[in-house]
Amino acid sequence: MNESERKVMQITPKSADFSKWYVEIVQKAELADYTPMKGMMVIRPHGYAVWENIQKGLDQRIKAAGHVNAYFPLFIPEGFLKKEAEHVKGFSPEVAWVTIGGKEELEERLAVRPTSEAIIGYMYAKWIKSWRDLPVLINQWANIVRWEKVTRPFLRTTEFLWQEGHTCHETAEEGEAETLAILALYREFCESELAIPVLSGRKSLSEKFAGASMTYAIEALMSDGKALQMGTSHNLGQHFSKAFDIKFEDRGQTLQYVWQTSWGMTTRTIGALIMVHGDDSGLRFPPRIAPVQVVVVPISIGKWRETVLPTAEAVADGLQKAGLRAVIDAREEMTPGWKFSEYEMRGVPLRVEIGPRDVQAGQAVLVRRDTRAKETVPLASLGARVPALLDEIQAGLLAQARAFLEANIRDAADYTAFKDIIEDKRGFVRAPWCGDEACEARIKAETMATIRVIPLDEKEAGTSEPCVACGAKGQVLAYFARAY
RNA sequence: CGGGACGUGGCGCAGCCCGGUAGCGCACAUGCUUGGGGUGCAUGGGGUCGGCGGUUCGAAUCCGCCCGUCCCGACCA
Repeated sequence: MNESERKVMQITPKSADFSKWYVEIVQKAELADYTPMKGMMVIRPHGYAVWENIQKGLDQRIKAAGHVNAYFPLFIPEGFLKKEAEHVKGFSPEVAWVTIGGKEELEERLAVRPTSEAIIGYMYAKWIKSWRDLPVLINQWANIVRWEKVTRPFLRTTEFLWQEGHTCHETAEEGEAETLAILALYREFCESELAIPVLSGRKSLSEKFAGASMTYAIEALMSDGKALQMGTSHNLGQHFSKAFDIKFEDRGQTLQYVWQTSWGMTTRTIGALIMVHGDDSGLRFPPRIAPVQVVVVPISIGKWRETVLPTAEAVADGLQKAGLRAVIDAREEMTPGWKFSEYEMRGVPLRVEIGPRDVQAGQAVLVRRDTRAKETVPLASLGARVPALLDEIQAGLLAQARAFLEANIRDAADYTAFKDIIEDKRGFVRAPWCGDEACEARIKAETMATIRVIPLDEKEAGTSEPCVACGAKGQVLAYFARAY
């Protein structure tokens, strides 16, 4: 029996129907489930455990960069939201409103936060008086509500979870440095923890956050060839400090508006983990964020409870004591084969099989989720081999995703080539752009591709080649793609 | 919000065209059996057929409205 025949079919193959594959994996792996309310999902324990690991990794990095956590209210008075004109215009189509409290109609309706710049800006104005109060480096873990018309589990839901950082600085340069430092932090997090390589850069003005001077983003490529924004970092300039009157007395005793940034990553990254690493057998989680890193499956044959189970339990116990997230599945009622499929669906990176033959020989069989490669290891070596193998899996997933990303970045010399690539191959297209918004809009209308990022490095981004769409003198090389 | 498809035990579906009071597979429960890639057999529980209204002696089936889900587009993390 070869590898492909051995695979148990539980879900629609990726190649047959990617969207169907995605929603089936979400449900079969018990990451999330639908509720009776449109667009609102339950993040089930297995999915939430992934989020907790993402939180842990991000929170640690954000704090190491000098930030502290706080919590601001869920509701924002309408007047606050209206203070920054572009901001309210950008978000008004998707804000949910509270108009009644108990039985009383409210004098001023309250927005359920679509993001917290407004309420935080109001508070910052109270707290900041002097250059000695700066910088303010606050992060918040919160839920957000945006009344979306089209929803998909994790990728776009009415309510989602995220972290949002909100900082204030003395100078424009410090604000820009903070924005870029967070962008780099996000990139490092995605690559080292999620094993997802990303392109980073700035957004075009039409794609920037409502109320920002400049938006930077990291973009990943899903295995169906569509791009997904993994995180954004905004340089807010003085837009909000002017709207909310966040002033400080500078070192020269002059009153100045602070320079602000905001930045966020969301539960959407769980969707990326599914779409970047998943295969036809289910999830493939990178060990660093996998809720369960190792599953020990005793092979139940004959008197296995006496002959096999004690060894299997000792192995699981040893792995746990070594600090690994290891479980044993000693359920009587399931066959080993059933369990193999189950843990593959759930993305467990490494399986340890222990049967009577193994106990006799003092060994165990290790099976990688990413490659399905098997190896036999002496029990005495497990303590060293298992962590090493998890590192290999983590690196292997990243390498595989990076190879896919790089193979799907293509240059387009002219518009015909551009359209062909977007239509037939998808992925990212790197092409010269004149910088004109009308040109960008035309490309979007005709190809459904948008500018995902413009590289930061001037050498990489700068070009004098003609714009791929209009033929005018190009200003930058931009990465285009169809996106989620 | 526009175009399309679909809502029948937990899941996947048949039944609808041609009205007569609901069936199959998986899952679930119990027992035996089996166990190195979703064992096999037996028995059993579970459904106001998405909702509301209409036609009819009688509606899962015909008609109308509403709701939801998925896909393809316009807006977004």
